[in-house]
Amino acid sequence: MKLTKRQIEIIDAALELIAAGGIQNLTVKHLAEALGITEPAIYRHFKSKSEVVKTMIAGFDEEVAPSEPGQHGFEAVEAFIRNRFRQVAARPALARVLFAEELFMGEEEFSGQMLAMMHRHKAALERHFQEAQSCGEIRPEIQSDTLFRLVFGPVRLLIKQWGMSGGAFDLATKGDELIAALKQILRPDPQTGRAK
Amino acid sequence: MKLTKRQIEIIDAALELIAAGGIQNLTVKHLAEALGITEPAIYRHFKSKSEVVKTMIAGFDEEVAPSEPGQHGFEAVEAFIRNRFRQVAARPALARVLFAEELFMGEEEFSGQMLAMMHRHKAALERHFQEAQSCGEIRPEIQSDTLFRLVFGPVRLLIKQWGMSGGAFDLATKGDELIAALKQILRPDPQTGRAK
Amino acid sequence: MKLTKRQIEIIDAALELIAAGGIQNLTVKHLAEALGITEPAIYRHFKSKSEVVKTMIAGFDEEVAPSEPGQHGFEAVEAFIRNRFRQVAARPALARVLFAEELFMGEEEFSGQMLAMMHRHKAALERHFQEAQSCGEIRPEIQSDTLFRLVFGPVRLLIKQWGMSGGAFDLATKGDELIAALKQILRPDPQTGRAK
Amino acid sequence: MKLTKRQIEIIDAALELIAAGGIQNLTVKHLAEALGITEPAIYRHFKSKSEVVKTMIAGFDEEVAPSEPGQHGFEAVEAFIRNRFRQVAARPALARVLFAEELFMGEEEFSGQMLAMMHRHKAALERHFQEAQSCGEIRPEIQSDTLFRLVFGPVRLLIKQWGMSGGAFDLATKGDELIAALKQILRPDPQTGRAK
DNA sequence: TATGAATGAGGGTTCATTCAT
DNA sequence: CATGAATGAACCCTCATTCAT
Repeated sequence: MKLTKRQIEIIDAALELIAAGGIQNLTVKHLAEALGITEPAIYRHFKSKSEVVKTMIAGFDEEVAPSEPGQHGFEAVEAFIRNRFRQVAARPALARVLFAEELFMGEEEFSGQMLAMMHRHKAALERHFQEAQSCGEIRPEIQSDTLFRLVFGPVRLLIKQWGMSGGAFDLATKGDELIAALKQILRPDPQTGRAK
Repeated sequence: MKLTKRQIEIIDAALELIAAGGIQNLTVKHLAEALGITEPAIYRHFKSKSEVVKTMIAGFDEEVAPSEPGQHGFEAVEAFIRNRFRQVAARPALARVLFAEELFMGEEEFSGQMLAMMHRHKAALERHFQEAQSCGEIRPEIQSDTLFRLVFGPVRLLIKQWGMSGGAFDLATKGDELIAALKQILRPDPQTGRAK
Repeated sequence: MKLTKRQIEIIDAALELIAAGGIQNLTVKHLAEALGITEPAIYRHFKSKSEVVKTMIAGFDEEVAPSEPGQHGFEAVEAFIRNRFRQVAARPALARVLFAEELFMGEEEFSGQMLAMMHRHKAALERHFQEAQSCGEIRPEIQSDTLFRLVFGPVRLLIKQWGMSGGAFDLATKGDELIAALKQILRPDPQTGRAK
Repeated sequence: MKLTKRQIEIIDAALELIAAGGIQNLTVKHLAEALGITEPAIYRHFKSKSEVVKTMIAGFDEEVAPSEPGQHGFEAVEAFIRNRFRQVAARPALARVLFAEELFMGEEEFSGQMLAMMHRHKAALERHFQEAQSCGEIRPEIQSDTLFRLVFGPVRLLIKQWGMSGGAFDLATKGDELIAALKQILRPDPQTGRAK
């Protein structure tokens, strides 16, 4: 989906508006004001406000390939997580929207899109979790879905906290800390992993 | 804060409406329709729509004492988590609202209330985490805030998934599973692990 | 028209409310609040809000006999004016309502009542003006209606200014001053009055 | 303050509505109906209903320069008064609103604006009164504020009566009569009057 | 004599969207 | 590609009033 310059400006402004005041704050009027144009002008670039939101949500994915070729196991998971950190660090407003599925509960279409995104990532990553469990990087006794929650629950929460605090702490540092902790606690117990 | 029967009915309906369609869906009209009364009637019971939301948010706390007396360490944390599971299981709509701070971003007052709640719990629980670390229940090398994320990130995500899936799986089962996993992975490495 | 104690309280409160914020401010709710009772309670004492206003307007007259027996000419006019000064000084809120026919423009009934009051006074007083002109107290060449305006225009304006200023000056003093000035300027010119 | 054609239409309609039924009658709905458009359309031209009223009040001043250059003493006062007569004769609705400060008592902002207007005129005119007193046109013994009331009390009352009567008499004629009477009664007593 | 709960009508205002220019 | 003017629907809220208690 190729977007015009103006379209990109619009969805950028839309993200910023939502980040600042929730979807309630995303109105065509605010959008137009943010861009310094009039409201009808928006409709030159998007058929409707819904289209703006849908395009915006679709863009959330674009920069994070859920699995880059050549990476496997926890390394691939870690790459994905770091990608997310980089993505939101580069665009702080994202931190307040990216994992806020609730924001889009109003319209079936949006929430479906968000859910689909989450499921897609989950599926892609669970493959890597299995690899990691097979090759002894991660404790094998943890169930797939629980494992996903154990890893991405904290990642989501960290990003959310960073967003809500207005970037009050250094995301990279705390992100490294989190990844290190995850790596450590998920590693199989030494003796049980071998002696057994 | 003592609430009348009608007031309780109203905030119950409000929660249900938000759970069903986001705050966009919480309108005085819908509220009135849900109760089978007219819009102005709402104002006999709450000064404004804002007051309804604020009262509702305040109620999120009421049923979960963040630290029951006599409990310490991980036991206390576990109790709190199980309380949350019970709370949302008893009122599924809560699962879609309880951790959705973004829903209330629109109004400073609400988001402040939500944030304050989160901070209050965090503070109360970090004490128990420290106890747990001191007495060898939890690996001592993990930093306080990271530890909080490692535990409550997954809890939040589980509840959110349960809510968004419309209760498609058994929360109690998956909750037990999660708590067991947490307990295990956070436990310090046995001595032999260190001796290598 | 005999009024109960409660009824008097109500029309007193009504006057005060109008004086404070115009008729827009006279609502059944405010009325009830001012009296420390609930809204429906008002309806025990008056059939409707209109009835309250009508009764209030009717009361404007009560204390000022437009012509006391035994008084004639300018003396009678002066007595009437002084009565008005006394009346509003005793009840400052009156000053902001008494001559504000416009306040009641909304309902034919009210404005009619106000107009009737004004006409009644005008008729009664014009008799005294004629007496005063006949007996040489007032220049005879001024037309009846103009004379009325020359005298009561300033009186109204003084009372209005006093009311709007929140009683910032002494009404009695300025009232005396005005009456003295009126008496003087309306007196026939000495030489023309005699020499001719 | 430059107004668009539509804005002028709106404040014209607003004046007419108030004149017909008090501020109670000035609703956005009535305004829209008067212009044959829908309510939201009003908001393209004024930010709020308040803005309409404020603009309208501001316009009361525009056509009456409280002191035209080159005029002095009573001549200047007379010019101002005749200007007022002309103004309301050209726009009868004005007669019911112009001096009805009470109409706007509801909102501090409006009543402040009206009061400021009155004070401005008063200040400008008192200078001319002093000139008139200095050069022997007006009795010098009358105090400044009383003099203002003696002149503008009748002027206001005349205009109000004309407005309330629906233009039942000829304002110009009665206005001339009033001005003539004022000129005469305010003229100092001839010398012979003092020699007595 | 008063209240608590409710109502129909209407208040001002904002929404996404359209259309002629 | 953009605007000015407008609209129908919906927003939150207040009004005077009623009625069962």
